[in-house]
Amino acid sequence: MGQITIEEVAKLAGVSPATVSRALRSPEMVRDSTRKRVLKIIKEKKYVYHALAADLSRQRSANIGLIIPSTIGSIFVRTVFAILEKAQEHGYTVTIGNSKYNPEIEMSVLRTLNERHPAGLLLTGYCVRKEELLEEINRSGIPTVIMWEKPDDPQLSYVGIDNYRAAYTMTEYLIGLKHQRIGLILGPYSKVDRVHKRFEGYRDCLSDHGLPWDDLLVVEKEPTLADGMEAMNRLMSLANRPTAVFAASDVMAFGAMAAAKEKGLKVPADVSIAGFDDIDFSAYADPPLTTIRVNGIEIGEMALSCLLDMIENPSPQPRQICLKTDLVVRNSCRSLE
Amino acid sequence: MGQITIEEVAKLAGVSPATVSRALRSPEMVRDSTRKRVLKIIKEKKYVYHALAADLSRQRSANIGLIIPSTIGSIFVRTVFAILEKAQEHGYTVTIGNSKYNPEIEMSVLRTLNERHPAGLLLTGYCVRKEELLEEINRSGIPTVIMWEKPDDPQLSYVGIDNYRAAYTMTEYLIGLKHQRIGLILGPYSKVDRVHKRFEGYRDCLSDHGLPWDDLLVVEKEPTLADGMEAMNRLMSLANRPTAVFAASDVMAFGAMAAAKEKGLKVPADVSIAGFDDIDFSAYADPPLTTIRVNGIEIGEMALSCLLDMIENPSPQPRQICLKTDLVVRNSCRSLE
DNA sequence: CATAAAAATGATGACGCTTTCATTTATAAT
DNA sequence: ATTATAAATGAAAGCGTCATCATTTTTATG
Repeated sequence: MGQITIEEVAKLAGVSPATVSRALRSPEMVRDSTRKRVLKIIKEKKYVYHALAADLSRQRSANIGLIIPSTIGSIFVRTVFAILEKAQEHGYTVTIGNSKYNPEIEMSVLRTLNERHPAGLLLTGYCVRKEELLEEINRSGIPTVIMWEKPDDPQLSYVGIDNYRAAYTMTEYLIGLKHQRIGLILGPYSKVDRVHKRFEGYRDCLSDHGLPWDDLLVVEKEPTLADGMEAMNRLMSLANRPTAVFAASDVMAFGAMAAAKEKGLKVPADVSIAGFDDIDFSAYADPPLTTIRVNGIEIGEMALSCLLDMIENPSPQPRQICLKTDLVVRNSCRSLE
Repeated sequence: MGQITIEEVAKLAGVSPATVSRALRSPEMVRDSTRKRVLKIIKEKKYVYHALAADLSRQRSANIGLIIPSTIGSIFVRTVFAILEKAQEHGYTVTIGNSKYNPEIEMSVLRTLNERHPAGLLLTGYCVRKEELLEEINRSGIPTVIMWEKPDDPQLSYVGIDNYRAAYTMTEYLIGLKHQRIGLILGPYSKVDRVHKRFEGYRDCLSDHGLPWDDLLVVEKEPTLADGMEAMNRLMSLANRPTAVFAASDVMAFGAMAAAKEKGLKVPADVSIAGFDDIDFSAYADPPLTTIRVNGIEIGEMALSCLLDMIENPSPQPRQICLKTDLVVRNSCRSLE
């Protein structure tokens, strides 16, 4: 309860507040003897530094704001935790907001974070009302990095993956296995750019290989296990059911697997299933899931160091990093030959 | 970049800074016409409120600090996200620190969070150097709630589960299925109270039922899938191998399952496996996992509302809530009869 | 030992907002 | 119209720290 301030410490140590501040922030500016005296008082009186006041005074902040679009599916967990870890190492604190894939909320969360004047901002993808969001970002002048996505705007810094290419690759792999009817299960792609790119990759790949388009093969659901099951059920009850299903997230793929099993279908004997993300369980699933590996940890780490760099070395030109994704072939897809 | 302050807004609106502040924080105190005028300027000039300055001035904060012990295993994800969500609803912002199960780090993270003078503190369990930690907490006078654990100290507020009882229940269930040799796989129980309680529940239950003690049946590893596999391999290569294995976290249980399968053992025909947590995948695993259901979301939500209550209605007596856990019987354990 | 230069410390005014208290303006009552 | 009362606004002093500039003390140099 005893909220001692720097001033009282100064009084007790027989120095000025300025000296106490220096003893704390730039020890080399203060004589050893006095510094020791000050630190002793600080310890004795259990003085607690007031970082907020300091931030206000020196017009900077040791906090960075992070916005994630969702807490379900939790694909971003690894990224979030990687950021947390690295930020902590660098003496930064992280404040998290959840936009729930909702433009309104996204704006309001961004607002709230901005009001705390963070040193930098990390956004996971970005949403439909791009212009507005970007204006807010630009106006604030706060260094910002977009993650998990390669935004169209060339002015933005980002650390992302090529969702389009990855989805294209997976689709092409399935086609290579001679599948002709390939189902697609995805999250809210009409709202989320990142997912929409995956959709486009799938669509273009089919068309490039001369396969016919069928709306019924694409099912949009929430990115949860349960919804993955539902989506799969829908696909499997089609008159002309697909021989392979590409789920644009591993979690949904597991749902699809569960649904298939429930229907008595063997994977991959009766139907092939592919995922996207390569979460921990994928390698241990039954059967092990063929998927696209996305290194969420790396995204987080890169994004953070990128951001720190921008904070410390301001420069107008954006940092842009596109991480590679890998097709990980396991045993959930079989060749039709 | 244009960091307009309240003062400039005031000038432009032809009022005093105080009025601008009121127009923002207590609109009812200001005439409609002037409020509109002020808000118009604010919008025009893209003024951004400076929450830090406000917090400093009014000696409070709309930020709460959250410490989690680990990012691996990610059992706490649901709790963290639940907190995030609810906090956001109530206009609070959340800053997260990771103690990595390390007392030194825990102290330093707590320090850092404290220096930002949060409105309240949420700790996930608490660590070995309890006294020191508690002293820091008490001294700061910041409302604090411990989560996931029922601390020994009766002065502490907490929202937890009875880890001891839950583990006891599961062990008893296995014994009820006539298992005599029951392996135990757990995380770092020597370091983490929460896990240690589970260990004690297991141990006491065995002893209460007159079963002999065997050190070799207890394997301590990191709470990861890979380590779960390793632990299982160790148990399965025992001369006198257990007929059932209780993994004190679902993630490790999945590792155990994977290891069993790799060895050609069928679950539960050849060996029974039980988990703890009931994470999303557990119900969909093959076979569906028998486990202890812990409602991580509820823990988070309760802890937060408990904390908010403490923030708004300070009172010396601690709030203590012990949530119930359920034994969820699925198909990963069989009776030996 | 005197003097110049360097190092350490102090005084003071921000930083952007809130809040109390005083003052002015609007409303109600006579 | 004149008070009395209430509502709206303004002036100014913090909140706890940092940074600039001025001042004092120490060290180095001749």
